[in-house]
Amino acid sequence: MTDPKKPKISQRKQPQQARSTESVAVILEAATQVLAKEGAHRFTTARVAETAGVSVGTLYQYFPNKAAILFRLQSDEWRETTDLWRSILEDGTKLPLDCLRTLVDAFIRSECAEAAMRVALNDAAPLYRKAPEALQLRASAKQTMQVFMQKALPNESKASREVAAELITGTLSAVGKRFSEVPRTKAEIKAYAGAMGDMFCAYLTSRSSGSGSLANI
Amino acid sequence: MTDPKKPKISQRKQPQQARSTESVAVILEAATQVLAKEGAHRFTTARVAETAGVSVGTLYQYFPNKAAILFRLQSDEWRETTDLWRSILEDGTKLPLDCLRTLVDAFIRSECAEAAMRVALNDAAPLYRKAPEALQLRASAKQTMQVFMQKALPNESKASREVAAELITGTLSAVGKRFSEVPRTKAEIKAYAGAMGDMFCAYLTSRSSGSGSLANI
DNA sequence: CTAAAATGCGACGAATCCGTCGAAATAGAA
DNA sequence: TTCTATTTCGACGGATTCGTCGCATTTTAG
Repeated sequence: MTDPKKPKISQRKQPQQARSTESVAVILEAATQVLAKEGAHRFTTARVAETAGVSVGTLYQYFPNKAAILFRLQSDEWRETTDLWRSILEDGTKLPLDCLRTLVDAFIRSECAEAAMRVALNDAAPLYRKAPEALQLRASAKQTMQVFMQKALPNESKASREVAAELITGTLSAVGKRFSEVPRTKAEIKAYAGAMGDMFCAYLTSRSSGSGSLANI
Repeated sequence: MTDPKKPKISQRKQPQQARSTESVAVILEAATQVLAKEGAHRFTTARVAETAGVSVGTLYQYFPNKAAILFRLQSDEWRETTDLWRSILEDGTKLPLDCLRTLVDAFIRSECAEAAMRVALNDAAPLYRKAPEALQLRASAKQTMQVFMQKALPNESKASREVAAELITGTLSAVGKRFSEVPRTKAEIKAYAGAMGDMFCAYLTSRSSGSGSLANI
């Protein structure tokens, strides 16, 4: 699970012809399927190759090791998520706090969709957690949240905004994962996302009105 | 990682004599060490037995499989955590929200202590996640939080309190794990815990004053 | 002291899994 | 067509891990 060896995460060879490009696509598609249906525990290069209708050798032509495939999946996922966040938070027609509520709802919902795959991907996280490329992606999401904070908390110091951004970013993704670990009904999702939105809004509101952070009750 | 087989989590045999009791203790102690120093990835029955100064056979005398050891560790951990929560939240000398702040701080702090072991334990979660005994323990923590909610949100309906309890419980543990994944300084811990306390308090305050949950801004 | 019960031991079978390598097959260029 | 670069193939070596089983050793009971 935790992999102390050199994480060669980058791709090994760039496809040149059409068929090899196709192979990579097929492999990635198969990878998500295996991950969703078999779980991280049974995620095997052999199994991926097999369900992709490709030999192991071919697979290793384009990915240096198992972790690289998983990281690629996670990477794509993160990119999607970041785009989602950005598109919602940069909507100028809504009030900032409404943006945030929308974001929470959309995010929780998307985490629950494909829950199996995401949970498995998360279970496999130890395999690529220490890869330097991983940190960069996280930073991107936090960055998006920080520019949003300039709208939501215009009166606060930059440092203060950073804490708030990290708190919300971290809460969102951590809780999203945990929440989706268990099958949820539509109603549960709505209730939970609503409550979380309330919590974030209450927090930001309290900060922008009451100046100090030590106001009890 | 995800283990689809029968999870025999219960203990195999009860120690009868003193030396076997000692063996179990030694094994568990070794288990935490291996987990902390080697990570979930290298957590092996053989390694545990070796660092415990005991043979594999002896180990399997008292634990049906690897997952059982891990679950035992997690179980002990959860029990401790639940006790901590209860002791803090049931303190009648403080205002409810102060209790909550204290709890957040103490919890985050304790998650960061022994971070290596806890992160590894979490990485190994897929091995025992589906065990029925696991759910029961989570329920206990939520239960504690619910009785607290009766003090903090006396005017709300029971269902509404449940959502709040789940939100805070879930946020606390999920974020705690994520936060401790990376080494943190004392200052960072304090800032983060403080912000989280603020967030919870703002949320509960907004609920107990503004009645509806749909109040924007 | 002796027999039965409890405990400890560690080599071993069985099962996976990762990633490589040399050779075969295919596509493109000349 | 023929030659070369690209792609595919899949058996195999090397390594690791889990958990068992028969037997040795220690403790307790009578």
